[in-house]
Amino acid sequence: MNKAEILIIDDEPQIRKLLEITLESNDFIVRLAENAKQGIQIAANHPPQLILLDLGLPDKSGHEVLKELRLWFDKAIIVLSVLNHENDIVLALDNGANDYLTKPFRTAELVARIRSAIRRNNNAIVNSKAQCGDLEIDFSLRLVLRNGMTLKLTNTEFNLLALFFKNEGRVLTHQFILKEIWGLAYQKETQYLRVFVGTLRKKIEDDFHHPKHLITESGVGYRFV
Amino acid sequence: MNKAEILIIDDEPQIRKLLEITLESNDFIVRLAENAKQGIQIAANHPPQLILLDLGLPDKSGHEVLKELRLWFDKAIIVLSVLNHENDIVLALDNGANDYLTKPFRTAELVARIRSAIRRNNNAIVNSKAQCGDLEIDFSLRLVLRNGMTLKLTNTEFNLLALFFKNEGRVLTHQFILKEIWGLAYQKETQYLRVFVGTLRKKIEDDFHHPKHLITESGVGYRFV
DNA sequence: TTTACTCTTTAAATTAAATGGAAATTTGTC
DNA sequence: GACAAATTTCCATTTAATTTAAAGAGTAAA
Repeated sequence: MNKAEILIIDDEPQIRKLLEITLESNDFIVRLAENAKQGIQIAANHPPQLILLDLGLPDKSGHEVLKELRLWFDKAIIVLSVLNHENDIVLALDNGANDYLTKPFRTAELVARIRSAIRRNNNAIVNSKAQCGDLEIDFSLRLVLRNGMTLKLTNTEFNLLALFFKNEGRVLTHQFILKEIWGLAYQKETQYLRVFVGTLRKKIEDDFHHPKHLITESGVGYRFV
Repeated sequence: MNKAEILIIDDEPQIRKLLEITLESNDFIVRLAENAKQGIQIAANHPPQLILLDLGLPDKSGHEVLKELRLWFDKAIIVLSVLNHENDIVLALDNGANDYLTKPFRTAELVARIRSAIRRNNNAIVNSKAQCGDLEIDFSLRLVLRNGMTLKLTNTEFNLLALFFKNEGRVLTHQFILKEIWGLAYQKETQYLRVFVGTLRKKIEDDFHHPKHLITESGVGYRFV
């Protein structure tokens, strides 16, 4: 099982430190941002599995940040706040927050809520396998088999193939794939995608000039079948 | 939008009444159970969109009920409890609860959390399909079948056919179609449309000299039937 | 019925865009 | 520094969109 990445957006150094230590000791990889701008930037460049968002940021209202993130970020967002006003809670939840915790929070509860949110996001995928013709994938072991033989895939190649497996039969647009794998900031870099589709085909196709799995949908994107 | 159904499992009559009134006034359909046995039975017979589960039930521990439900029930479950012990919260969340609220709770917050949980559950990919004679279209897979066989359509061809499907039986003017597919600036380029209607007919009609699906409405536009 | 006219269909040629493949360069890690 | 991976550049090829041209079908007036 590879570790889930969590982005913490909070301006208080002590809280950041506390969260960092707590989460790392619970087997998460942590990224830190101390204001809205930095947070959004990191989220866009390295999409995490979950975002912990403080409502009281120095440069922008947390509610604004939440709305902005929700335009494209579809993984879990948990809001942390000293504000215990019902209005704030309702607003945050209606703006797409998965959960809302008031500070001070109990760390074990926070970790449980994080685990719960991440589990739900990866629902049906974690610990499960999928098959498609001569290809078999094990998401949790990060393993791909072809005719029973293990394939050696790089990190990005695996992420890309996993995304295709999760969306078997569906046409995925270039933009969508780039957003999911590389982050929002990379939506224009279609060439990255072409290169990786190329290397993937060499590994998973019988005849990579005439792919059976990774089909090009010219002008739109790719389809995995 | 049809109303979501919520099952309340709680042994206190006052709480049941309060929740019933609150939720019904927020446009939910409410079912009530006063113990574990009844709750599980109702959940099995009329699977609701969401379950509100009290931990302190007379006939069985709420944690047990939660585990039992989670064996097969994959919609949202929100736990309500007077217990504010971290252990209970962590246990419930790890057993698959989507959320945990301690009594007394604030009703607006509860409703917001319910909305949030239901919204997230319904996010599952919607497969919108349509059929018309020997033609079948799957908008989300971006797939067109003719007599069960996949058709190979270019991007513009697919967009055009999708537009016709969405307006089955209606006459679409040249201007309207051009505006939808190519954009406002192309309203005069009737010839583009004629060419693409031509290529589409070759792919979807039995006899493209005598089209059954894509009918010309001379001087006006086309109609899809 | 013929003729002129408009609208439509079809094929083919041209232009434009997307894609794939090779390889060089940069980055990150040990 | 050595290696693997990721990024970037370049160019040939493929595919799709647009444009042009010509033929066909229907309609109304002479």
